[in-house]
Amino acid sequence: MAIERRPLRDQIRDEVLARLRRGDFPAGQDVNEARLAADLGVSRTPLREALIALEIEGLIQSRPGKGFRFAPVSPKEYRELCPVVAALEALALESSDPEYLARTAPKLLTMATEFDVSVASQAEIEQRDDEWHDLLLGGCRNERLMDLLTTVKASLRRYVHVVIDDETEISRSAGEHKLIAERLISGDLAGAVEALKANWTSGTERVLEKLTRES
Amino acid sequence: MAIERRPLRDQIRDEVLARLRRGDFPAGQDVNEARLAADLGVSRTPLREALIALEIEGLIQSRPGKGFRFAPVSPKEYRELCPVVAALEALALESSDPEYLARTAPKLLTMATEFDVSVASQAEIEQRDDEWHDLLLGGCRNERLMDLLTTVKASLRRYVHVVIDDETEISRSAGEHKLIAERLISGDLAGAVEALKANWTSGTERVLEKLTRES
DNA sequence: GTTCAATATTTTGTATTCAGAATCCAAGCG
DNA sequence: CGCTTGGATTCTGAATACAAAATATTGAAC
Repeated sequence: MAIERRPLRDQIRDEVLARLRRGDFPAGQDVNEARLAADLGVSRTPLREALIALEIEGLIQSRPGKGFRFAPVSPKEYRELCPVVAALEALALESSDPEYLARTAPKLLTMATEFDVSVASQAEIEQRDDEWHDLLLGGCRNERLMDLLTTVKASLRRYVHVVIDDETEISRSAGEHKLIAERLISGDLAGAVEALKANWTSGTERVLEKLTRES
Repeated sequence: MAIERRPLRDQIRDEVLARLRRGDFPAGQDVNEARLAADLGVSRTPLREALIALEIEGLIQSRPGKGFRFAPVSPKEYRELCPVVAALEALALESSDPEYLARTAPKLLTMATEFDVSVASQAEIEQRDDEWHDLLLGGCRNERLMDLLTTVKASLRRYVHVVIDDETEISRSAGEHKLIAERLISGDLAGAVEALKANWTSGTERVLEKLTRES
């Protein structure tokens, strides 16, 4: 058995990320270090280390003297993040192993089609979409790029609840996924990259509209 | 007088970054927390916080039980970082305020020309190149994107000493800068973006050759 | 002189402590 | 009734303490 030893700060970071994804921490809420540390069963030291890591990744903010808080969401941030993710995913797709893409494209098409018909819970939809993109970019060997993508997408994820449960958005997204897969199957990498960019761009404005309407 | 209060961890981070840029810490070297903390006149706690921030940014690594070390350089990392910076700078340029670009392009051209003729020290060349790119992208209002660029470029900076003091590399770079500026002056944004990407791509392989030859 | 084991020293990872800043609360005053 | 002010309380930011792991050192056996 391979015994793994991970620093507490890393485990705490993962746990906070998981809770964040579950929506346990409302955006903008203050972090009470003592309480959260007690809740996690650790001392404040490794918790603060984890929070600092998350701050660099953009999920948490800190103001001098006032401690940490979960980063508030804003239309501005959403508008900034989308093109970044689009550019990074486009680059990842461009630099993917062609052989991997050829092998994987049919699967991607199948998933996109299934995605279209299945009506699922919010969490499930979110997970499906993530899986699809992960599979799409699984052939990219640029580790730094993939790490960057992971962290930037973590920031974006806080906005997806707005998109989801909108019937038309979902089927639009599924259609775009199909288009990407089809172009990959036909060997049109440049076209697939364009479609992927469009996938990230197309929803942006409509989501932004919703975001501002809600607040 | 506006009194500013910054957490120690931020000040420490800046200081370590500055020393890193000065080449005080050889790549791959272990960090002795106690010694460095004493050297900086702080305790280990905020130093570790700064190191963790730098770890997330990719400049420092940590292995469980063995502490931190300054990230080693590798051809692999360089090959990974270049296209990322290229894509991000391209996006930043694309999404810049057009009016800013029109206003700034002549200055960019002047700087590129001066850059060509002036023979300067390594530090000076490095600074000039940074200033040029900063000015080029000064019209981008996407804060998240610019922050990302700053951190990714910090990782890349550890490789520039390889490029520099090569006469032909410098004049090639200056020529590319001129091309970008000229296209901006003529209003050809798409062309400028292409040239900017090329600027990041063109040197990559030659630098990599040097990198591997050196080691 | 090498190799190995036993022990001493250093260093890390985490917990605890502490000073000072921020927040809260209630009494006093307009 | 609202506004201010003084003090109690909570919380953050940083220093210190401590246990366990890693590393260095010694010394004995071959």
